[in-house]
Amino acid sequence: MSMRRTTIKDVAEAAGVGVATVSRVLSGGSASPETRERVLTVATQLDYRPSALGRNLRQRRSGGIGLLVPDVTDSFYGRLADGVLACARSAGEPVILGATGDDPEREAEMVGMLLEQGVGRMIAIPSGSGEIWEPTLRTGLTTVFAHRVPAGRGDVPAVLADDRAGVRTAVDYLTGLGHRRIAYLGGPGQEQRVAAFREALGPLVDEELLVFARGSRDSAYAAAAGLLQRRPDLTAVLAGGNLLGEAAVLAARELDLRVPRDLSLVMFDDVPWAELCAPPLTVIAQPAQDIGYRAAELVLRGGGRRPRGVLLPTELVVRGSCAPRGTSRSPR
Amino acid sequence: MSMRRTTIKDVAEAAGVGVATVSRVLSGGSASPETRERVLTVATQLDYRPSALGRNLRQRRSGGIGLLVPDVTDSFYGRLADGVLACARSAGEPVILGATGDDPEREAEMVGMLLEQGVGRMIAIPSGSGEIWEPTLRTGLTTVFAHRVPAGRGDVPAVLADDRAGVRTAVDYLTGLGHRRIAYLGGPGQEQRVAAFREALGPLVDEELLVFARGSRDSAYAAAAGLLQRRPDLTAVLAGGNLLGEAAVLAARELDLRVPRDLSLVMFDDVPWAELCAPPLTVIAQPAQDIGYRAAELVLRGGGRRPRGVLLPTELVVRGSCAPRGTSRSPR
DNA sequence: GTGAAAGCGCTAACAG
DNA sequence: CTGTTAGCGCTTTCAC
Repeated sequence: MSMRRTTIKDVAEAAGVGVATVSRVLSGGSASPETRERVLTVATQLDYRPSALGRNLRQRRSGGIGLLVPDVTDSFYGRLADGVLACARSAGEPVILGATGDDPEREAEMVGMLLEQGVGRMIAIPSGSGEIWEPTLRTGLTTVFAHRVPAGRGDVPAVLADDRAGVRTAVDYLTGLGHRRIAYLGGPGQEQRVAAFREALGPLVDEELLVFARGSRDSAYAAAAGLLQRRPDLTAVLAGGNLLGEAAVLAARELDLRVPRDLSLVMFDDVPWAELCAPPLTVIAQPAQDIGYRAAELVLRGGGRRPRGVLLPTELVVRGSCAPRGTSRSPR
Repeated sequence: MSMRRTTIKDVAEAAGVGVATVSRVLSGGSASPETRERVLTVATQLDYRPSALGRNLRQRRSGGIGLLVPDVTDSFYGRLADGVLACARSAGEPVILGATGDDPEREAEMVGMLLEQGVGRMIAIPSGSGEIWEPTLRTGLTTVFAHRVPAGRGDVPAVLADDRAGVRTAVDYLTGLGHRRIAYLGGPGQEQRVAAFREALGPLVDEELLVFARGSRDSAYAAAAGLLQRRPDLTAVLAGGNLLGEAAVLAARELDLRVPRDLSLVMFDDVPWAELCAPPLTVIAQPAQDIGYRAAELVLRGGGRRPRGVLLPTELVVRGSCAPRGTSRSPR
């Protein structure tokens, strides 16, 4: 049957050297040019592939990168993951993927799994709050947060989009269009953005117009529909993610609200379908892929100083889902 | 500093038993109720987590599941991956994700990486053809294909959507609407579907109306635009995936073709935005998530017989992107 | 510059 | 039922 895999020992014997030498040569250590040559040749001939299993055990950690995202189904996280994969690939590191569903418990479970696997580095879009992460962060699991940081932990390495600027830009755009009653339709873990929203809107904020969904599509739709029904006086919505935006469009349509005539809509995250939508959606584009790539770079570089992370720019892409506030939406 | 991790030896000593006993207890082997109790208690107290590193090396394989998809950014593969993750999670197995970009070379590279990691099971959406997979399939890497099989290998374990029925249904629908010049806009590795398309269309097939893009959005758009420009006489398009569908909508719009008045469109794969599109897209829904879940089940069950795989149903979801063939589209 | 040897943490014989 | 022991494949002192 399947013949035993070629090990470092086989190579050593075939090359007439000790295993240590083979190891050294293969990991770029010192060796006489002549020996190196011979080892390399033999290794090639034998089609030797060093086993990560042995190395991992010896070094008590598996080189791989853990990646924890709320939902791989969400285009934003898909693109982010793609960025991580791209960087990991160029570093030859495997990526272990886990979906947390934005649930701190599942998140903890996945972290446990990574630890068990001996994974030494992790990129996470955190759902749990700061305290929950406290223990993990001192486990020796080098962590870089992406897209957001655990509530109440501003001092951790992270790669973020400039939400604050993004929100401000969107709000300015909307208020510039004459809107006053602007709602924020948010998802889990968007404290930062809400804060920015409050700040940008100043005295105009209406607490009742700040609504939050959990991670799912259903939840997003429910939140959107509830908001729109409850407050027929609002004229604009800022949706904090593509799922929320989708929900808003659907809910508006269901309630016979015309976008943008009756309701202006700005969505966080630019997705391909934003352009195909009727009307095309005005969005705040985020460099999802870059976020992932940069996070991977950071976590691979390891604890190399740099406690503070990276802030990536967002961009308002104006399409057709916003209009000047009109008198159109009759209060019932 | 960071204290040494708790090992099985620590537990053994603390419980006053041998390491083997601890190992047995933890993996459900035989042990006196009393001993078992004691070991479990101690293990809990010490917060012992068995290291996958040790186990993997010993068993010469890491339990994890490798998952190779063309593009994590594509909603279809995102959902498929989600299914795999769900199943893997319930089995407590880690999933190592790789993006192949539908490139046989990258695919081979990723397989190599998995092998190096000692991964014993893999789920793949293959891009390379049968011969390329030949060596891999006898490496002891238990493989289940998902969504499609390598060209020229019908005898491998796989979980597929019933493309044939899906295509037939769509074609029947379109021909029933009066369409005769129907194009197929395909992606990589869609031999099966094209065959079904030919079969369903019978004498109506026009080889010039079978066009293929590579995996990327750009490529899809180019193919779609090229097709539409080159053959203004076609009245319907079947797009073999959501990227292709998106491209078709965009290209049609660019050429001022109105869907469905000038052009009927059916897209493989139901995505949330299909409903938001103007007009809403008629699609052939595929159970992406299920495909992933079932594939994971299969690969976890291992070589447990069942060389042939699973065929999952598709469903035609009629929305608004198809109309009876009219006289509308003037031949320029 | 190179080899011998000692494990990393775990499981699977093999004895008791 | 349970303890002892021998490695899994690799890296890393430590002598030579």
